Amino acid sequence: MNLSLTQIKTQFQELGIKSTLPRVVIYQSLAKSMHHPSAEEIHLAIQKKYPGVSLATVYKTLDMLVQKSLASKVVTNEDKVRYDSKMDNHIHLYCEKTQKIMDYEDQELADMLTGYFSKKGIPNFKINKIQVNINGESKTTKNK
Amino acid sequence: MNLSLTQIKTQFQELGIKSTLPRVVIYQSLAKSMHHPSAEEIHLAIQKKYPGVSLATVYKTLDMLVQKSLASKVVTNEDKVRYDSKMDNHIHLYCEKTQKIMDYEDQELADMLTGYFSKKGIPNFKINKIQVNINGESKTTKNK
DNA sequence: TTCCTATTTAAGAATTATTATTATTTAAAA
DNA sequence: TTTTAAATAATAATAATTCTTAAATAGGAA
Repeated sequence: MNLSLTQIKTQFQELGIKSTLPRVVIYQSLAKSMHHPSAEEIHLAIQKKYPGVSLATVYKTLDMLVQKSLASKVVTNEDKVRYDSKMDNHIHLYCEKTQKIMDYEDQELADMLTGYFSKKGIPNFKINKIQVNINGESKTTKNK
Repeated sequence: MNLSLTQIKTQFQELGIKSTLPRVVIYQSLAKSMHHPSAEEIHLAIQKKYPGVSLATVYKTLDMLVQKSLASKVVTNEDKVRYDSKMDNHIHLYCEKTQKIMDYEDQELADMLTGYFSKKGIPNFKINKIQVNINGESKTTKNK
């Protein structure tokens, strides 16, 4: 999603987040990215336009965004953490060949799972979030 | 699952895995553990009875077990990888309070998901494994 | 606007998880 | 047993992330 710096500043103010340039730029970069970037990748991406933003700041800002529910961590088999600014419920498809993570919207599945667990529940467990991850292989001939 | 050293040796032989004491002990420890240990935790657990097994060997052995489909990686929000020797299809419950990971068997759900995707599929994607992770809170009064 | 103060940042050191290197040891086949 | 390829211990190296600290800055108060 493409967000303007002004849009982000407003959003931060509403949530009581102090609005600094590094933060705004980091969030903008994450929101624009479609491929669930790591801290390192975001750091690289913003270098061009905003050099001098340190990697440590990227990490701290991403943590802050997760705290404020503006982003979430995406865990993978790799040894680094990736981030997602899409906060609605969606599936992650992990391509075992390219290591790419794709989002997959499926409202029917989401409803099915919610319905299933609201009816049945899990003994002694309060469900907060159901995350479905599918491992497999992307069959697209062209990898955009 | 409690496995004797002899049982494991036999299992290794059937799979063409060279049977060394470090390997057997590491796999035994993983199989016995109910809480999806990290490499570090396994290393610690076997120290008592088998000191001198190096951490690097634990890592290499766990990798090997994953290759041979005797174990799988469990990814979490933490910054380290954890392992699971339970290879049937099951759900992971992540307790946000205790950080514990619990297994949850639900054949009905597994069948439902398999049925759903075999009927509908995902465009341009070959499904290998469906993993459901549920975040929430364990409500057990006593944490065994 | 200007000043104040708590928060944020940059820089780089430190820590932690994991992998690589290499000399030595060992399982198991001959 | 002897042989040999594979596995191990020890430790150095690397990669991701966090910590430390002094300097910079946002946003409220005057």
